[in-house]
Amino acid sequence: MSHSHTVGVRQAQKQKTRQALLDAALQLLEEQSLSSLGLREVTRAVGVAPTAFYRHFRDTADLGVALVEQTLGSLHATIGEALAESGDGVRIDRTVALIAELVRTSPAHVRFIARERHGGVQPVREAIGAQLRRFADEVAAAFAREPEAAGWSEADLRMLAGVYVDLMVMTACAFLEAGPEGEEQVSSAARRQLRLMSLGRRHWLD
Amino acid sequence: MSHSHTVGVRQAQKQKTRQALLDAALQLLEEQSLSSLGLREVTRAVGVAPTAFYRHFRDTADLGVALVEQTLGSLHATIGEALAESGDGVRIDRTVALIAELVRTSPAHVRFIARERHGGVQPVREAIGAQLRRFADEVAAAFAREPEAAGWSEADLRMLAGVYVDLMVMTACAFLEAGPEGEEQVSSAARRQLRLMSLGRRHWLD
DNA sequence: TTCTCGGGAGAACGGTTGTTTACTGAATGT
DNA sequence: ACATTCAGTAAACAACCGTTCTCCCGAGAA
Repeated sequence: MSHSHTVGVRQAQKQKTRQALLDAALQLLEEQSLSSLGLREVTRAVGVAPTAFYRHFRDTADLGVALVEQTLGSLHATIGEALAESGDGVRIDRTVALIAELVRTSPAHVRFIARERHGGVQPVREAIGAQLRRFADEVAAAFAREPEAAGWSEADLRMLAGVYVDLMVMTACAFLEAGPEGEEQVSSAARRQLRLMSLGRRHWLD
Repeated sequence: MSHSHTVGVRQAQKQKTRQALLDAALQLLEEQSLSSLGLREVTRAVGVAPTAFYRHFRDTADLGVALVEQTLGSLHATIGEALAESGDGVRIDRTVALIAELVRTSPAHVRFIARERHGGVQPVREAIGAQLRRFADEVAAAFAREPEAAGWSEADLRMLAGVYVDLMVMTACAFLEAGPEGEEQVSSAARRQLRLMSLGRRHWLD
C-alpha cells in the first residue's frame, strides 16, 4: 500500500551504489580522460562485480553525462546569487571568489568539466555544451535587467555573456593549474580581466 | 666520405614512417583522446609491425608531445606576420581570418590541441602550456612595441596578451564546433569580442 | 667486397577489456 | 504467506593490449 513517492530500502541502496560508481569514476578521472576509463576499473574501485555496472549505466559515456549533469546542474542556483549583485565592481569580486571556492572545495569536478569539454566522447561534450549555454543565457538575462544594457542588441548581449562564461571557465582552469599557493595571483589576474571587459562594455556604444 | 648534412636513404625512410605514425595518430585522435590511443592502433593504421613503434617513440605520450611541437611550433612564424599589423582594427580582421584559415586547412591539428590542452596526459599538457605561453610572450612583445602601451605595467601587458591568446584558442574551438557553414557567424562574434577587449584596453588607464 | 649498424618483422607472453549467460537472495506487492 | 521483481554475483568468452625476445636484410662505412 506504500505510495510511489516513498523511497524504500530497495531504491535507496541502488542510488547509494550508483553514487559510489560516480564518485569512484570522478576520482579515477583525475589522471586520465573519460574515453580511456574502463568499466571494470570503476567497479573494482567501488568493490562490486563488473556486471553490476550495467544496472546503472549503459557504458562509461552514459556515466559521463550523468556526471556532467550532477556537477553542473547543481551550480545554477549558486550562480544566480552572484549575478544578483548589481554593482559592477562588487559582482566581479563575488564572481571570482565564487569560482575560487568552487575549485577549492571540489577540484575533481572542475577538472572533469575542463577535460571533457573538448574531450573524446561526443555525448559528454554535448551535455557540457548545453549546460554552459544555459549559464550564458542566465548571465545574458541578468545583464539585460541592468540599466547599462540600454541600446544593446540581443546578439551583442549574448556575445558579452558568452565571453563572461568562457572567462570563468578559463579562470577555473587557471586555479587548478596554479594550485592553492598561487590562488591569490590567479584571483587578481581574473579580476583584471573582468575589469577590462567591463570597461569595454561601458564604451561599446561609441 | 659523405658529409654529415647529407640525408641518406636510411634516415629519410626512418623519418618517413615516423611522419606516417604521427599522421595516423592525428587522424585517430579525431574521435578519441590521447590517453585512450593504443600503440597497436597506430601501427595498424600505418601498416607496420607494432614493435616498429618503439624505434620512434617511447610510448603514446611521447608521440603526443612530438605532435604538439610539430603542430604549434610551425605556427610562431605565421603569428608574427599578423601581429606586425599596426592598425588596431586591421589586426583584428587579420587575426580572425588567420585562425579561420588555420581551422579550415588543418582541423585535426586544432582539435588535437584543444582536446589535449586539459587532457589526461601530463607531459602533453605541459608541452601545450609551454607553447601557448610562448605565444603570449610574443603577443605581449608586439603590444609593448606600440604607442598605446605607454603607462602600462609589464604584468598588465602580460595579462592582456594572455587574454588575447586564450580568446584565439576559444575562437578556434568555436570554428570547429560550428563547422564550415557557421564560419561567418563565428568570425563576426570573434571580431566583436576582440573589439570589446580593444575598447577596454583604450580606457584602461582611468 | 666485407663488416657493421639499425629499422622493421614475427611470434609469443601475461594481463585486461567489454559483454553474455545463468544464478542468488532480499526487498517488495498482493 | 506466497509470488515476483531486481540489484548484485560468478564464471566464461573472444578480443585486444603493451612489452619482450629473436631474427632478417638492406644501407652505409671500411
